[in-house]
Amino acid sequence: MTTQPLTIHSWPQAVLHLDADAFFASCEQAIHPELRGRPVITGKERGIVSAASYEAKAKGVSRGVPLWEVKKLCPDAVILPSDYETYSLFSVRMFEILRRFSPDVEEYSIDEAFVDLTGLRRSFHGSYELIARRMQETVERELGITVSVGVSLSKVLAKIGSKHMKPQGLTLIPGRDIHLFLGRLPIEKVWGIGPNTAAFLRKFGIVTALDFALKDEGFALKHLSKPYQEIWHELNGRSVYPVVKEAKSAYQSISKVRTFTPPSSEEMFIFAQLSKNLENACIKARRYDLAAARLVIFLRSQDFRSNGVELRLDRPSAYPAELLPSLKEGFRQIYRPDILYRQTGVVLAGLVPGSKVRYSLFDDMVKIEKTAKLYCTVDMLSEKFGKHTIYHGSSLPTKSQAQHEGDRGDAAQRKVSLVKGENKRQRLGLPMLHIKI
DNA sequence: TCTGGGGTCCTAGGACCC
DNA sequence: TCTGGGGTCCTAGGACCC
Repeated sequence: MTTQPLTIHSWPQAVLHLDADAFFASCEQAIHPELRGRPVITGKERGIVSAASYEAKAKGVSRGVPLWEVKKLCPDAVILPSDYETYSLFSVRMFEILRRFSPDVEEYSIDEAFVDLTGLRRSFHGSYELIARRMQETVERELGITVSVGVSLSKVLAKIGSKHMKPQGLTLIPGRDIHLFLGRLPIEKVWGIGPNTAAFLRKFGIVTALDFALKDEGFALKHLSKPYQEIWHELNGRSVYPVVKEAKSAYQSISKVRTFTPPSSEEMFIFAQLSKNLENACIKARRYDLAAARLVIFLRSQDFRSNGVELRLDRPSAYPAELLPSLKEGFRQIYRPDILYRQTGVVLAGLVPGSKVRYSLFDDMVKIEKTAKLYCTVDMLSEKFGKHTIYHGSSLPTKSQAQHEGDRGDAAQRKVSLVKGENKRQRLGLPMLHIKI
């Protein structure tokens, strides 16, 4: 395999990775002191564990475990819905604290950051360890959550450091000690190495991260593609991933998927799921003022084989009314009545700023403006009354025939109201609406 | 064990052009 | 029409991450 030569940056020489401990659960415990010391779990809205506090982890609860199993493992667990708004506020404040120490902070995810510490020892009159410890303590003191930190020569090594001891760990991996950490680390635990690559590397006798790091460059060039060559350099303490402090720019794509049980092959039901996916994706696109030039549709069958199509749109759009014909066309191409499906998905790709959409002479501007106004109203109503207040008629049959059995009479509206997010409206006694376009 | 949703980047191969 | 070389762009699919 041949690829272009890699650019080796001479720095950062000291990069820190910070990872909040059980972030969502910790935020809940920070806000609700009565939950401290108790097993706390978030993810109620999804039916699986999003985050588990260390008290819950001690009982064997981990990410992704279904909630019914949690009740068995840990009957006294406090199970909460995830409150992303609140966690985002904690996140913002955490990054703000880190930036007091260095301007070079990369917001890697809601609960992780990389910080370039190179050259800071002088201004802090101390070692990198001291700087890291002060960061850690400041976050804990001001936010009431604990974090684990790793410091080393590259991002990949810093990540290994922060994972080494959790919670509240602080691990330095200086160049002379790299082999000590890598020798005990299975190759698949390295950031960027998944099960597939691990299996491939094992064929060459590579079992630990150290086995991999010790391979010569010829091996890396001959057998590996760019991402894995980069990891190989990083493991050897040669930094190739810069700390990127710029805030992440706009989305490249927006996707919505939905998994359902039992699997179904009902045409109406499947299409309604897709229609709902499309509406949800469009809502998000409009919120960021983005329009899609390409639409990807896929259906996943029981054996998790998925087949999909990508359609190029005449003009970028984030309005379901304009995209629905394409959705139908794509659906027709991939739907097979003899297959049981368990998941539908829609991806809006080729995103461009909504303000930059060009219209051609042949576009019906009156209609376009009407559509824009309509969705403006839809978005306003959603803002006011909650998501899914208004939706397309095509999204209506989001319940399978099997589930319909036993229902009767005027149940159509109520059935739809059971779809996630709408039961709240029902409890509050708000009317259910839908519009057909 | 395959839990559920939302992302990114890379590569190979085909289409098309000179 | 074939021969041959070379470049770019696009797309499908793979792999991985949180």
